[in-house]
Amino acid sequence: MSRHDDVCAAPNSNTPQREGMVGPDAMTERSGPAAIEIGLNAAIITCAKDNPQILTVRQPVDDRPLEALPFGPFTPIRHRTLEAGLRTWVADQTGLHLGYAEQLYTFGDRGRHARADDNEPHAVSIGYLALNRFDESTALTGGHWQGVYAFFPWEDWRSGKPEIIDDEIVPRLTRWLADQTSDRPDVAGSPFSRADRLRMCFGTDGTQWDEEKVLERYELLFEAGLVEEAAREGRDAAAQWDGLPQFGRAMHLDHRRILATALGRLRAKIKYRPVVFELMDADFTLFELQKTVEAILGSHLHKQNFRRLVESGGLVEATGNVRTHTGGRPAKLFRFRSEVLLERPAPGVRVHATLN
Amino acid sequence: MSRHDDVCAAPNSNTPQREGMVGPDAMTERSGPAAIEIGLNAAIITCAKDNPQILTVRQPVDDRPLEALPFGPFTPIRHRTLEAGLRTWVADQTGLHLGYAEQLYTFGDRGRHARADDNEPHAVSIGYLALNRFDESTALTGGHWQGVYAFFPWEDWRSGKPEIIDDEIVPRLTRWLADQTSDRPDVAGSPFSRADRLRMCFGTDGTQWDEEKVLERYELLFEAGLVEEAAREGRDAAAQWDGLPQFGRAMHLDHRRILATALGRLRAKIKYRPVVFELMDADFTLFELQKTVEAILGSHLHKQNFRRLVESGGLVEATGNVRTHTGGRPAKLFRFRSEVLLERPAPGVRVHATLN
DNA sequence: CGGCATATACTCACTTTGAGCAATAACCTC
DNA sequence: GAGGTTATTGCTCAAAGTGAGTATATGCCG
Repeated sequence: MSRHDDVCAAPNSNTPQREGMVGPDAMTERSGPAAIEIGLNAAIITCAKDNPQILTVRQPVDDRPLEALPFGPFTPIRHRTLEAGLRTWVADQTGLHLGYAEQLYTFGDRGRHARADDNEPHAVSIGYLALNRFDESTALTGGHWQGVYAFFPWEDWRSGKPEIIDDEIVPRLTRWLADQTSDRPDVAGSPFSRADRLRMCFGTDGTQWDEEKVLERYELLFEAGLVEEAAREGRDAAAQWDGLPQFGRAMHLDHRRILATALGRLRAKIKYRPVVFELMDADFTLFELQKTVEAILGSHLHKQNFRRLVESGGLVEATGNVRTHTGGRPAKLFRFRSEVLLERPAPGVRVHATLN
Repeated sequence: MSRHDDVCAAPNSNTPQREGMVGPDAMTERSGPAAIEIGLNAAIITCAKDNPQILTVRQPVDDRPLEALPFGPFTPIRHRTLEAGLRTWVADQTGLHLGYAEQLYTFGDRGRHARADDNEPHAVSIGYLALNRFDESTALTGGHWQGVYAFFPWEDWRSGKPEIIDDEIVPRLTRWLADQTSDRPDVAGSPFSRADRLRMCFGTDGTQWDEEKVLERYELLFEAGLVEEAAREGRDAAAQWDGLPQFGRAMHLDHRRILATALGRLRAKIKYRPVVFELMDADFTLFELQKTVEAILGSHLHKQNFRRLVESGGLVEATGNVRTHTGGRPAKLFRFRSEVLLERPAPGVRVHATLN
């Protein structure tokens, strides 16, 4: 837990409502007619060479298939814990057995803008981030690996700044913020105006790009009606872009938001916890490790410094073997030194992006 | 999420259970006889001079009052969002209007060790961290401010290493880990043995103290049966300490665990996000700011370097006024520069503890 | 007015970063 | 099989950041 944690707060809610019942005794009261259902959602990320991938299942919605994260309801009778329930659903739907998994966030405001159909149970969804090493030999019984950046084309800077940002996103967001009638923030409690958020999210106006703000960027696009999910939920802002293309591939329900949370968290955590190694084989070269980190961060790193950081930080140890056919001089193979976890408080790949 | 975010993962669950129903279609099935209830819990932290405090309500349990966090069930009909529900409950129970609030974690395994009373709804609790400036003029209509370190006496190192660690905690944990029959970790999926966890948590064996591992320490004590809550849940390990005192004041249900999560997250976040200012008045001296940070971190900081960090980091700006009667030379008053949020990706009080 | 206590300014050695240069060693191609 | 390609590996260097100490300023109190 050293630096960065939550890192990914959801937008604040607005004014509290009037509340009839008072005191903790209400805790024992059964919930009303609209029952609560807890959905467990897994953003399972892997990395094949330098392609970060997300495991999706196809979900038919109005006769049109839509990508979804593996998910299912939490059933206390069957699932001993939340995470056990998640693992069960993932195994059933995809045949994959999860390794590392961590809880991300509990989203309760899904359907905030949907029609108030009180017959359906109110859904609260808990998002998880899971990491799996890419293994072509393990056959999936369901689901497909999809490139993460197909859902967030503006997040991959490895071939330079994505053109979509300056060509499409910034112009449309600029138009959107000009439409704002007042200077006040959209969300009560948030100290930021639309203009400030544009600067922070997309690094306009000299502000630098922060690769960890994946969720903030997605939510900004959502509020501006620039992603398909916003139109689906009937956001007003979506109407003005009628006919123009939306940004990135859409997903079922709020799953793309969960994926954004997952990517943001992973990008943050990779710098202070040795989580990359969950994506690597037991033995790897330093270049393979670097390529994986770069794939997650979406930017390039300075090779020699990366090497120094990882080696002097005690994160890896040489196995004694080498890998040939790398295209050049053979590379020493390394393995993760799990002892670092005991030695240092925040052992991660503390890296800073460069622009080459 | 720059550094540290989740920071506070709950222990992994064990083996998944067999699952009858397959596929996301089950999502539409209503949950079974034991309904799910979502509890919203607020760890509201403030800081009075150099005393970090937590707002508690008294909860009668078996004719004995027990400290509890303000809490209540999430009722979708009444509460538009999870956070709105939380704010309503807190206002109703204590009269306090929350400022900053962020979600911490969703705990689903409460009652894992309790008797399997399937008539009660299964409770899932969502913990929140809230920060409020200390204001003696605002009267509470319920609840009391309690010193945070009464619940975690081992976490306050400002007067040196707490004696309870070497005198009580480490000896008993050492005895507990000797009782372990195998070398394997207690929890499947966790790579740490009991001995490793003792080292990591309490800095024995030359490992250094990590002030952010508040939750990990509490959970270790819980598993070893050294906190009252463990005995209450009927943990086996608790039996062996019969008659010996338990560590720290107990709380209702899993509320102390939520408080541990809150303190750990706050300690992490204070270093990379300007959250301290949520605890300060509009104007403050740098020494007051330092005292507050120290109170949260539970350790002392180097005064001159703290000053340099905070000023050169652009976190504050002088108001032009001074505060006299500080006991010495008058101190310049400062205010928070909220513009930093736009300028730098991770503006926090990046501090390192010293030992003076 | 002198001593005290705190605030504030400045110095300095040491470590950590960001970035580049150079040499090495296999493989590939002609 | 010689030379080019590509990636690994070792090294240097300046700039910035960090930990810790010293000196001066300024109000309060007796």
